[in-house]
Amino acid sequence: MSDLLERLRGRGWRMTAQRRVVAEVLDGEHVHLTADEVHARAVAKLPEISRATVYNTLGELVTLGEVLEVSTDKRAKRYDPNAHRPHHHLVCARCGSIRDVHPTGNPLADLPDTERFGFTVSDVEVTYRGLCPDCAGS
Amino acid sequence: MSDLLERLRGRGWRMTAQRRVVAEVLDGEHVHLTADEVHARAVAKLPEISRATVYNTLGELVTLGEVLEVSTDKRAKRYDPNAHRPHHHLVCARCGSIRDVHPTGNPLADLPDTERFGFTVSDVEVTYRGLCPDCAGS
DNA sequence: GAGTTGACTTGGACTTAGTCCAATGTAGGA
DNA sequence: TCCTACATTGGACTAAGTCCAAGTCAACTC
Repeated sequence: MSDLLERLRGRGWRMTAQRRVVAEVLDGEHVHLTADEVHARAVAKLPEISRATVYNTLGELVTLGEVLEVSTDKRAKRYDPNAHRPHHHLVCARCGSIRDVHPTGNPLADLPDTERFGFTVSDVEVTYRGLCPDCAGS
Repeated sequence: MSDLLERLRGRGWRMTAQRRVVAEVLDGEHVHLTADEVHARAVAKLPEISRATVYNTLGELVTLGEVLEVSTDKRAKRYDPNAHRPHHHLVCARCGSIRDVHPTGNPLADLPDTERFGFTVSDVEVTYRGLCPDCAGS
């Protein structure tokens, strides 16, 4: 965690209590939280923190490349603190829970030039969908 | 187009002017419209159609598997009438435009059992991102 | 063709997720 | 310690979508 804070300080971030709290929340258990969940956990540590600040801070972290935005469905965006290891996502279609996964293969190489339509393709995102053990069981 | 209408009638759909218009809009040029764009085009053909009906109808078409929902970003969902040929998407990071693409390879096979965490994986969605020729040029 | 009825449509209120902004506060350099 | 540019606040606002009670009408029956 202090890694993250150090990197941020190094990038000229002014270190406020609010930003520290948001960084701590993300750096805790590695789950994929929505902005509102981040806010809820931040409030537990710093009751007066506002929603706007959480949104601002998350946006900045995304811009800095420290956190990834994941929008696997129409519901709220989720934030993935695991920005430094490339990975993809496995999403439960029922409950929306997310796991990071590391498939073999390179989907970027699987897109022939004829299928690129003049686009400059820079990134690929693979989302596997299915049912998590809990939802499949019930 | 009458294909689509036929299929829907065969499934017990009551055929109303509104549903016909929505089906026609989707079946026209093959682009990926947002619900509001569908509504706008539907209004051009049938001025009194309501937003709620467009949403209802789109939802039903998705449930029936006639249309795919694509949510490539946090913005509005888009609807893809090309539900009968499996394909993936290439999205412009700047303007949000979408192309259907057909990569080689099978990403489902690329997810080893050890990376499935007990999930029943049924589907995979690949989204390529980049800049379209228009946005890259400017 | 008329009657019936349950499925469909309507529009407006509501919700959820997120953005914006003017006023206020404060981290960190001088 | 002071200063100020950067950060935070909260409340209003927006966009996308859902919900619902009341009204309408497609299609079946006769």
